[in-house]
Order: sequence, then C-alpha cells, then structure tokens
Amino acid sequence: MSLKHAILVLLDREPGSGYDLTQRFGKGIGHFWQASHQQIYQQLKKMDEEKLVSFKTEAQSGKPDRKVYAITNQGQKALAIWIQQAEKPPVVRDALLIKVFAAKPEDKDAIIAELNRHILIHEKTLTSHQQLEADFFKADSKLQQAAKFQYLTLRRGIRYEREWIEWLEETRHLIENNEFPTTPA
Amino acid sequence: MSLKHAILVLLDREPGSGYDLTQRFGKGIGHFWQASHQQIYQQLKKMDEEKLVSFKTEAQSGKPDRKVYAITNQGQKALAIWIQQAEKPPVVRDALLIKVFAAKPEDKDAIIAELNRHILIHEKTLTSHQQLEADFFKADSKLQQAAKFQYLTLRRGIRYEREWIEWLEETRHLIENNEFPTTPA
DNA sequence: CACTTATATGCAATTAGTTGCATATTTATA
DNA sequence: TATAAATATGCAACTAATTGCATATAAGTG
Repeated sequence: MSLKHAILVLLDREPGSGYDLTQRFGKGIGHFWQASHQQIYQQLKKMDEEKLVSFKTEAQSGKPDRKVYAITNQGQKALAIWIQQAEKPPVVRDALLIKVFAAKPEDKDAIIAELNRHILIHEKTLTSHQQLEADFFKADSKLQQAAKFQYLTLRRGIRYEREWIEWLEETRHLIENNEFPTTPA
Repeated sequence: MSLKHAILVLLDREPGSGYDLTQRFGKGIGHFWQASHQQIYQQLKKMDEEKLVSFKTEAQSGKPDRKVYAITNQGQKALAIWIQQAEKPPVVRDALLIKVFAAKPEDKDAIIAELNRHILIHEKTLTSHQQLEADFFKADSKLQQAAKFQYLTLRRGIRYEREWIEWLEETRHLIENNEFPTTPA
C-alpha cells in the first residue's frame, strides 16, 4: 500500500498536519499519487498506531487544534526498506478507452465531444506542469540539484499529458473524417 | 463503475461464461481495464440480479457446468446510456514515481535496478501490442473497418508503453551519470 | 451584512478490488 | 505413469478508496 509511503515521503521532508499534507498532495507527489483528505486522516491515524508517525497537538486561538505529524525512526526505516523494493506497474483502468473501443456509429458525436473534453483537461494539466518545469530551469544549480529527482518525475508527467493530447487529437481526426490510420502508431 | 460496463461491452459482442470473459479480459479490453476472475464472477452475479445480463447453464460431461451469460435488452440500454456519459480521466497512482521522487543517493543502485525491471516489462508489452498492430495492417479493409475502434485504443496502448520506455531509459541515463536534463521534456 | 473561501478535522457507509483458498475434471507433457 | 496445465466456478476475509455528511472559525469579497 503506497498511500502510507507517499505520506512517509512527505513527512520525511517536513512535518505537517493532515490538512498540510492534503495541500501537498495537490502539488508535487499528487501528480502521480492522489489522495483525499479523508484518506489522509484515516491513514495518519493508522500510521500513528503502527508507530510510523507521531504527532503533537498545537492549540490555535479559535480554530480547531492542529495535529502536527512527524515521521518516527521506525517510519524512516520502513520508508528506506520500501524504496528498495520492487513494484509492479500499476494496473490501467481507463473508462474512456472502453468507450472508444465499444463505440458504434451512433455514438460518434458523443465520443468526439468526450475526446474534446479530455483534450482540454490534459492541456490544462500540461500547461501547469510546464510552468513548474520553467521554474526548475530558472533556479540556480544548487536548487536544481536538490530538486533533480522531483523534476525527473515531472518530466514523466509532462510527457504523459502530451502523449494523451496527441492520441486524443489524432483519434478525433480519424473519427471525424472516417479515416483509417495509414501508418503504425 | 466501469467493470460492469466493460463486461457489458464484451457480452454485447458475444455471450460467454465467466471463464470466457476472464480470458477475453486478458486480451483486447484488458489493455485498459484489468479484472481478475473473482471480480468477474462476483460482478456477473450482481448484474444478473440487476437484470443487465441473463444466463443459461450448459451441462458438460465431467467438467463443471458452464454458466453462459448474455446481455439483456436492459443491459444494452444501460450500455448505450453509459457510452454517452462523460468520464473523468482516471486517477494516477504510480508507486515507482514516488520512489524516484523520494530517492536518496544511497538508493541509486536500487532505483536503477527497478528502472531496468520496468523497461523489460514495458518492452514485453510493447512487442505484444505491435504484433497485434501488424495483424491489423495485414487484414483486409473489411476486417480493418470492423476493428477500427479497437485498433485506435491499441495505438494508445503502444504509445503509452513507448513513452514509458523512453522516460525510463532517459531517467536511468541521467541517474547513472549524475547528469541534469539540459532541455525541457 | 451576507456569502464564499480557506483552515482544520473527523465519522459512517458503501463500493471496488485484492488475496487466499477450495473444488473437480480433462488434456497435454515429461 | 505421474505431473502440470487448462477448464470452470465460487466463498470469505480483508484492504483501499469513494461518497456524503458534519462541525467550527477566520478572513476576504461584494
């Protein structure tokens, strides 16, 4: 189970509350591991029981108390072991592709509309990724060094989005014009 | 929930038993929707209760009875409606990327070994996809026409695998030689 | 002043998927 | 002739993730 390890990775860099982690999942690591706040709170609770993390309650005037979690020694050990282990590529489950696979002539318009929707979504993500990339190249070599591995995963995200857009646009073209591909992919 | 609809797509083409469907999930649709036999049997049971499918028991000499499922009219309606609906792109959850993201200098060798393992896996899948693609181009135009939409999804599969391999090889090179990317992705 | 957004945490119920096991026969292989 | 692989279906327990709800305050906006 990798939500646990994704959380350990984040806490290993910097302690934080469930709320903080939820925000951080929206950025960096969230490009390839998504989690909702419910999942994160539940997981932190379990991980506290397993002694992988510990927390201090910070009282705040008015607002609810913040539970600031930190990784424990045991958590660091577990993380180091996990990183060394082999992973299977994740299973692919993509409903859009089932739809294209199953499309009948009468579905043509709906499929094209759906391809267009997905093009917009992926273009948006691509643009946001490319902005982060620009920041990386703008940074001085010290910061680049520190962020190298993160940036390598960002490159993967950029290519993933770009590849989607290319396929979506080509497929839209072929369906719209009732054409067949003439060359291999 | 799309396992349900993936099953409906398959049964809409041809009736079959849970076992048949398990085999079929290993091919075509299985490139983008994976399901184990346990999931399929459980799902078929539910779908029978929902009247989306029906089955006839075929006695076989010696072997256990085959339950041959077929899509019902209601199932066909549900499928037609589902195809017209919008889908969100699936959430990405890829543990390998967490590992690269989190890698420390002492993890270098383990990460490179892991990248190599994944290169082999994706190369194998790519080769198998490309064989199916070759079959498509060998077929006459009538068969091509019938298989057009399936082939479009296969093209996506091919590019997905190729893109992975490119990223994995580039990343391996950059880590092995302690280099930084010099150009954007 | 009302409304929205952000901060901050959590429970309960449900759905979806995985893991491990169990059974029983036929056919192909060493 | 023993063994493995393919055929065929299923239960039970568990883990992971989603959905919907609930609470409470502060800060910013129209």
